[in-house]
Amino acid sequence: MDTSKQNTASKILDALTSDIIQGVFPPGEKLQIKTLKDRYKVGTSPIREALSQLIAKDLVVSENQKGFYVSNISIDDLTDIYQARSKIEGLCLDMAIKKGGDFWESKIIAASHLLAKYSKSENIDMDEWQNRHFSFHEALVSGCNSPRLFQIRQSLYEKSTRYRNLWLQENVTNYDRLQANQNEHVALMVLVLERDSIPAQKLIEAHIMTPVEIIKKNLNKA
Amino acid sequence: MDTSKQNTASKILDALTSDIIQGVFPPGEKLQIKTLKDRYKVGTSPIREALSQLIAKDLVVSENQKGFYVSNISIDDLTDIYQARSKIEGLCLDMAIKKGGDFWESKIIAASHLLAKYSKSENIDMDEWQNRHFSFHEALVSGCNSPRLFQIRQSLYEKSTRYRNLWLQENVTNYDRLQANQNEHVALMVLVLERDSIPAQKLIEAHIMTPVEIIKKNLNKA
DNA sequence: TTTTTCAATAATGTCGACATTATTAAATTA
DNA sequence: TAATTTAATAATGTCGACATTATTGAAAAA
Repeated sequence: MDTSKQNTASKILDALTSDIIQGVFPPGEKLQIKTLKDRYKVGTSPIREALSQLIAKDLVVSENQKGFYVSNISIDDLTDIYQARSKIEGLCLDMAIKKGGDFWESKIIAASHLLAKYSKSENIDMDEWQNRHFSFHEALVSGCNSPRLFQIRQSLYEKSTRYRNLWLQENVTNYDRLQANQNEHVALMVLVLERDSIPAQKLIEAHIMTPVEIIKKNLNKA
Repeated sequence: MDTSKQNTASKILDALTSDIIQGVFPPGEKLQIKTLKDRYKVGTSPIREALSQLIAKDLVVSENQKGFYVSNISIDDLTDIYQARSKIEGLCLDMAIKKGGDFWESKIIAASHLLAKYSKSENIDMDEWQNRHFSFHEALVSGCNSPRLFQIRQSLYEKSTRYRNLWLQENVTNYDRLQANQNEHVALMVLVLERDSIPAQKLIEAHIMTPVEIIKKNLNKA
């Protein structure tokens, strides 16, 4: 992202979003204006503007005269977000299968290749794997052609990030888990390219729900 | 809404949202900070905070150092929003049918009665009709039990408001249109109470898409 | 000791001033 | 005349001060 054209508030929004998602500010933590001003070396206005947008994105909550807090996470919220994500992803995939063309197909094949290769490699870097994983799933639904649904998908993906981080580590370090995961990706691609809409939709929904149990376990540990 | 506990920014957010939706500030209009300050008699910060949230809600767009504008409307956007709405509503309804209990059923029957009675009355007040219409549809999906999907539904409904206003007038003044509309509501209720999920989903999706053609026509006039 | 009151402290929320950037219009040049 | 540069004007974006409200902790009362 080229930040040079952004105003201060936008930069703060990006930084704060990242800091919340990465756990610098954990769920429930108070976000004191003064602390944030010191941390990011800016005045009041950009901080408050960024917080306003984070409220709209559900990453932050606020009460009048009582300040701002990082949104809490919970098993209920985890389940709800993932369920919504899985349904939306199913919708997008169904539309993509109905509308996608040659270019869409080729994107899927390319992305799948990149993910498959990396998943077989020796030392897997989590960030790189996540990038390729993300790109593959994005390719699948990229034919969907509905900006709004795509935006909803994107927004739910962001909201799920704090939970997903509790799963990623385990997924890329556990060999069996990764292989099972990878097998689903291949099966998914085959169904999609065959335009076999309903089974593809069923599979993507299940695929997205898979991490939920693992995350629940890790949530309870903490 | 009790506004006494709200801070200025929240009040401005409500006021601005309403003014945009009601067409006080039409699509594409520049929202000058000074104008808004004068109109609402407040300082810079609350205005900018409200605008920040409106950006996140897609009702306002902005470019750095060039100011804020009311989001444009277009036929493409109209189609996309209504398509997304119809799919999401279908999802919510499907979940409601699977999860809803006795209380949910009774809410539907009650809301349906209120809508049916009013739709037969002589002089129909548009706002009152809209209230009952809204409540009926809300009752249908109220069993869905997914806060996130509900929120997405709500947000899409808000985004569609500027378009919907181009349909409402015609729908409540044209007798045949209103009766056809009302017949769909009854059919919908029957399917839902019989837990006939797939046809109900099909019908709600079509029902929501109905206004699109009318709105397109009215959009072209303007 | 526990509860309540009230002052001191600290945080939020709002404002208007100011610096920065874009826009407009006039003046200069081709 | 048309295009370009430059000065003016006007708007945005940022900051720190100040007013308002909540929180804390000490003192007084039960």
